Amino acid sequence: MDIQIGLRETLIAAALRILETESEEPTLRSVARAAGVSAMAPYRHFPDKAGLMAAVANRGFEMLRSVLVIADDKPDPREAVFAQGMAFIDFARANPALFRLMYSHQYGHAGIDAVRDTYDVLARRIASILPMHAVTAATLACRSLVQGMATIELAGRLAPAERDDVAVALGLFVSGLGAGLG
Amino acid sequence: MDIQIGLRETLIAAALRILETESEEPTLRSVARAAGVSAMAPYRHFPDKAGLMAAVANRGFEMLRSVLVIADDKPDPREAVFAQGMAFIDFARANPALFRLMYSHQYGHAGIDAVRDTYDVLARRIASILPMHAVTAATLACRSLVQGMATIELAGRLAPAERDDVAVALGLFVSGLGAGLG
DNA sequence: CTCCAGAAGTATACAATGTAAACTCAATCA
DNA sequence: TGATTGAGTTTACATTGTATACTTCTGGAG
Repeated sequence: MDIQIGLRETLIAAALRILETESEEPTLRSVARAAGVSAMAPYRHFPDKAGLMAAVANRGFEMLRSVLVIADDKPDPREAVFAQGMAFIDFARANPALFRLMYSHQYGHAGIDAVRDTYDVLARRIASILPMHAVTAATLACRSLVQGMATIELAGRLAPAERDDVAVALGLFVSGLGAGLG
Repeated sequence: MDIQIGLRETLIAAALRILETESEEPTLRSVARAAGVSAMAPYRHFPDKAGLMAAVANRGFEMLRSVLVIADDKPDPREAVFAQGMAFIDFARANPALFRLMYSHQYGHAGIDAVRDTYDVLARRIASILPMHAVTAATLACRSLVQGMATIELAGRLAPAERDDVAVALGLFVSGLGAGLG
């Protein structure tokens, strides 16, 4: 008796595997093919293609969160924030297609739970540096900064010279954290 | 004798008009239909759909640049940087579909000229605040910050409470500009 | 055991999309 | 005049997401 995992999980895994190698969003049919089922089989487990993709994106946020948690393991808070930022960008570089899927507006209204968990790791760290009233804004700023650098780089809009500035820019931001309060 | 504008321009204008109303990327056929020509006519002026979309994105960057130039018209440099940042985000909010198109990775390797011009407006301002060696990184950081906030908001990943923090976060960043140097 | 209801998957069909190939037709120029 | 060429059309095709209708298997209720 084999270990049986449902088709639902198989489909998500197949989609993730395709996202690793292809740079475009997979077609529903290609995912079904990779899972060894017919083109209509996924509809037994997801309402439509967007439903499957939202589940995949959710999985992506869980992966991202675990990466951030590991990066966060530093004694110095600013160092931890910096490490989280770099880990975020490295994740985007390593999984460009998945990363784009995660922030595609088409799937924005599903799987919000995983997103919040993901950014809590950062918010908690920033709360240990800044006064309470500045935490949400600073967290948003940090999140946006790395998100923006990742988006710009993945869109091919970064000159080669600027590519090295990513870490510098993040360092600049982290150093400046808390400077503009009063 | 009427003023004759070529089909090329008509197609770009039609695509821009569709992008204003629809939230999805227009189909090539819908653009052709809006321009009153057959589905194959665009191929006389663009190598493929990506070619047309790249031209449209380029137009978007020109529009964005002119918005930034206007916002930049302030005596205080930091105020000007802040205004540019808000203008950037407002542009994304007002033209979500066009904005997404501009940063779609599929068209990343066309129209790089307009992109550079766009960010020169910001780089010049930052050069008036920071020492030379920090300008490129700080410009990248600022650009990324607003890009990230726009992307996150357009992806529907911003809680309503956080939406008001966008301006706060940008202000925080601008105030902190230059704090981490030494 | 029988039977059958529902779950899970398949086969087929269809409309929309990007694009290749072949055609039309007017303007240009030897 | 007559060939050429640029601009557009028509037709055709593979690929996609998905609706509809079919099959097949399984786990109880009688």
